[in-house]
Amino acid sequence: MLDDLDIAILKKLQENGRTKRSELADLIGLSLPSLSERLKKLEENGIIEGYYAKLNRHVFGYDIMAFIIVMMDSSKNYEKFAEHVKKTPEILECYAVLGEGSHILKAIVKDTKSLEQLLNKIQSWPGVTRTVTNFILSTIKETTKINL
Amino acid sequence: MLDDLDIAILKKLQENGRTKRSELADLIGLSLPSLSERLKKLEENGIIEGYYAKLNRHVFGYDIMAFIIVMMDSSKNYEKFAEHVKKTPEILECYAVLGEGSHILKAIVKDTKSLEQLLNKIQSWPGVTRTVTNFILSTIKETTKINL
DNA sequence: AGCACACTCTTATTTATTTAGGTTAATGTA
DNA sequence: TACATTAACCTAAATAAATAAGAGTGTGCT
Repeated sequence: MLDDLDIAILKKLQENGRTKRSELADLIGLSLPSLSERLKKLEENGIIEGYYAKLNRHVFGYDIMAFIIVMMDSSKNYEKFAEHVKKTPEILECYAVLGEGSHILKAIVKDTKSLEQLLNKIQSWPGVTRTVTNFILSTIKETTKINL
Repeated sequence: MLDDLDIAILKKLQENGRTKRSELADLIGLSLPSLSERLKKLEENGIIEGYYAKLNRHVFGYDIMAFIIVMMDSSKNYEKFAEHVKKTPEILECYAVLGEGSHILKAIVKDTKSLEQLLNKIQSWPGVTRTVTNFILSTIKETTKINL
């Protein structure tokens, strides 16, 4: 379904999501209309889920990042939990993980006080019995790039 | 340094990184050249770190995502470890975390065999004493959007 | 063979972006 | 106060990019 040209398009867009169609067309050696048609299909078929600007969180004061491991007492509260998570902007990611029936959250906050407030808030959500926080000291690698 | 118009630009680009300049100009009520000038500065000052297409990993067979917690025996090997991490495409993220002198990795692989191979590889890196893997069952939230 | 489909192309048109040059308002300084 | 400087912004013209329209080519199927 995806040929080498599609892969080349995707590789480029993983590196620069604002690459111009004219440049992509040059890159893969097709005319602009043909490239445009392919790109449209990649978008429509959900192969490309979206395009996002990545901002420097530190500029906005979000200097603290942490992984928060959440233990829940039962799966009955999962839906409410998910709603709470989605409404909380400090939580960037949330995954249900295997083992201990728990979840892992990635969150960013501006200061330790906000972190404390966030932890207290999570603790108050139905079914949450315990949280363990892993404070991030430094980032060695941070990408969303899939190996194509 | 950043006014309301800049924030509006950034909000929009966090949602759609390919938003046209003409649309951004309309949105904030400035002329196209003025918008362009602002955008250029946001990029040059590193406030916008880049633009990325987000791909659907499942299309490419990367159905498994896991957090791998790595224990290291000393900080002497951190640099070599970081190099290994950067060279390994399955590892999307790697953070040094507080407590236990360890690291947290986020990785995607195509199947359990690849996961096993990846874990064996990480175990072989200098200084690594132990790993604990958290297998992700489902994704509740996954964004990079900063609350502006 | 004859048809349908998928993919590509060129050309014309429309839309988007950049460049050039000028206006205004705020700030600092002789 | 008067004058330069700077940082915004604007309009209009020129350039570049994207889309639309129409046609050609090759493959597989009946």
